[in-house]
Amino acid sequence: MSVSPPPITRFERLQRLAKRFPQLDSSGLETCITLLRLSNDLSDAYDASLARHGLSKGRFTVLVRLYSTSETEGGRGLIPAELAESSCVSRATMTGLLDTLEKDGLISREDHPEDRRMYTVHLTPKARQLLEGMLPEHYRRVAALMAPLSEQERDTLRELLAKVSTGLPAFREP
Amino acid sequence: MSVSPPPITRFERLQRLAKRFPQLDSSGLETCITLLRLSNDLSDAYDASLARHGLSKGRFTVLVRLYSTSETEGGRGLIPAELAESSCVSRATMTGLLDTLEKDGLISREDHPEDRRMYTVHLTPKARQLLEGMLPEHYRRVAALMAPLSEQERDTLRELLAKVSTGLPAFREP
DNA sequence: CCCGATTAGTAAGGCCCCTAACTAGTGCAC
DNA sequence: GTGCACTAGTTAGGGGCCTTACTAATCGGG
Repeated sequence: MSVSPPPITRFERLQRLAKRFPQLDSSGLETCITLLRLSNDLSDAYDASLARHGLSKGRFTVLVRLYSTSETEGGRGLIPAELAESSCVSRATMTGLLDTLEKDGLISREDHPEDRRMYTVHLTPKARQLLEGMLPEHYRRVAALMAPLSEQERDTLRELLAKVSTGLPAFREP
Repeated sequence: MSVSPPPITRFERLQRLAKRFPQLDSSGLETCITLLRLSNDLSDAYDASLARHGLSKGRFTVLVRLYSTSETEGGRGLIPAELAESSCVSRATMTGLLDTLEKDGLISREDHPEDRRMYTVHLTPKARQLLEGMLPEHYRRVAALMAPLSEQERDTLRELLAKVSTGLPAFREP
């Protein structure tokens, strides 16, 4: 068995690729990869945390949206299209989310008074209880996640993320 | 039909929720949501871009890893476990990725000379051609995505993302 | 030696979300 | 008023990745 050569890091492989592909912007790619990896890790951690309460990101987002709306606008009830938009999922996906939330007794669908194509979605007391039980812990987790950043750093981070967002259309181009 | 009340923004709902849940750190949550949303958008855009070449993030990551390794370390071939780790997917998922990549003629599996439990994975000429055809455009896209950020801002962004990463263990805690 | 612990890869089944195609209700132009 | 474009929601089917439970090969201590 021969002695192993020194391990080659991801960064070194990237540098060598950059020699072959002049279009490669190494600091940009490095930043992009960092962002995608953290996204993935954070997303997984988020899912795992919600899964303890039988929720997914989509299900949770819907419930919190309904909860915060009912708190601030007196249970006016939302329609699936509004929920889909504010949860960033397709309307078809929202149908599925609402189906399972209803089956689990967390939401109810009620006829829309004015337009028979739609209905309004409402939290059940069971859902309210679930949220009030879990949100304190959830918010504590998020606070712990962000604890390493000062207020100023958070502002900067949001700013920089917003700048990356402005690059998205160019990324998507033809 | 009554006049609609002024629309309530996500930020306002957040503020009111914060009154009810003292654990809620609004700048932290706001930052976290911003991050999760951008993650989602970027991830979708990335997937859409790769899909034009018949690839997913996982498939692409595997191919690029193999490509850059063969460039720098003379086609030594990688084992599935290494690929799973460097692609951040489970070994089971890697089996699936390799199955379809092999079916599409992009990789080959070859017996491992020393350990019959494993095999080594190699790019086919077809895969090499695919990558060399698509990478220039791909790298151009990534460069365009990151163009709005100066070198210094990229450094700062990576730093701040790294800080968020350090908060992940605390997020996951019991 | 050889038998248990470990490690590699795989199979089965599930969840989440997607797109595309469909159904039903609305409302406006004529 | 009727027809047609539009809108809301649903259905069907698919892709990606996961976890859990498995099989096969290797290694190492008695």
